[in-house]
Amino acid sequence: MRRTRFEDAACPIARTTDLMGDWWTPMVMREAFLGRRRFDEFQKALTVSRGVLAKRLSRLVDEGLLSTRAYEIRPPRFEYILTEKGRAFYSVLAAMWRFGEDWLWEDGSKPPLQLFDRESGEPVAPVVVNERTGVPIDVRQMRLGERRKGLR
Amino acid sequence: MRRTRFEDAACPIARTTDLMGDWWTPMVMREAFLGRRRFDEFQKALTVSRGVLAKRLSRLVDEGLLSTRAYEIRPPRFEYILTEKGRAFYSVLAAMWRFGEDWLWEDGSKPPLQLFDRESGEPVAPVVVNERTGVPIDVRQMRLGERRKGLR
DNA sequence: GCAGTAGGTTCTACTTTAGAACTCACTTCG
DNA sequence: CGAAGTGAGTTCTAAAGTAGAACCTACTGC
Repeated sequence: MRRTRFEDAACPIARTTDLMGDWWTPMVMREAFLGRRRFDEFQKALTVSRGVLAKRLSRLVDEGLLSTRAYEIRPPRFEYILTEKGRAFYSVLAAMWRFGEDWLWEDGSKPPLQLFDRESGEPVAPVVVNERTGVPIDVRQMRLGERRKGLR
Repeated sequence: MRRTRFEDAACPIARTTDLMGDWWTPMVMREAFLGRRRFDEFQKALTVSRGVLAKRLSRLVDEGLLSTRAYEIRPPRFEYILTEKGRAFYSVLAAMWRFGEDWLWEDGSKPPLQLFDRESGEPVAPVVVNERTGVPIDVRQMRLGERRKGLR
């Protein structure tokens, strides 16, 4: 049967899952962040099937994370460029990066890659904090409730 | 064909994707964070098929995000409890929450639910920052490189 | 003793994914 | 100038994955 969709769920986690839950989608976004723009660049970097890649790219365009820009008229050729919404998605990947780095390399090893700040050259470790206080988020401190008006 | 696995990829994002990329998995974890522990609690909260739920729970146990605790011997009955690794995963969900809240509710509306700090009662907005500097992460500031030894 | 409950497992039908082959409109190479 | 190459897909088939319902097992409570 058709996979259950979460796009209209009341929960932001569910909606985000619906968007990124297609297999390969987070990797396509990762490559977009690394500067890939053309179909074959993505395809070679990911070794994903062309059929799946075409579907993923077109969904990401539909959802507004990527936009197309023609760089050639005949035959029509497009580049896939990150939109502002697409760039905002980076924070999700950064959180995934940190979790993977901390928990998915067993026996004390570390991934061969690392994030660096482009300006200072320093390594970057992403953390999820409470925007108001700057304190790292801990589940046990959280409660879910109905939205209250007038509070940001 | 079998879905391409990313569990051995060199990239932490890919490994995290492999873990959470099964349909329903992020929702199962969300419910775990909300305090669900028993099979039927999850099932009723999620209206997921029992077959899929059983698979997801057992994978999450295998991967060490959940652990089982017997609360009854005969017949054997288990609760699914978050491990430390499982709790760490919350930061990924928090980043997804924030992205969904900011970008997946069109026309200026907001989700009906909100996160609150359990102690202060204040609303919480998760942000992903650079741990070292506390500055929110911006893609354009990032570079990926080989890991350098001796730097944390 | 009989219905109900908790926690699964099994079954079938349908959807997604993977991988390869094919198309189309140029470009470049010999 | 014809032949091979390139970029960006589309189409095809087979194998996994997902959904929903039905079934099973071992109690519990009435």
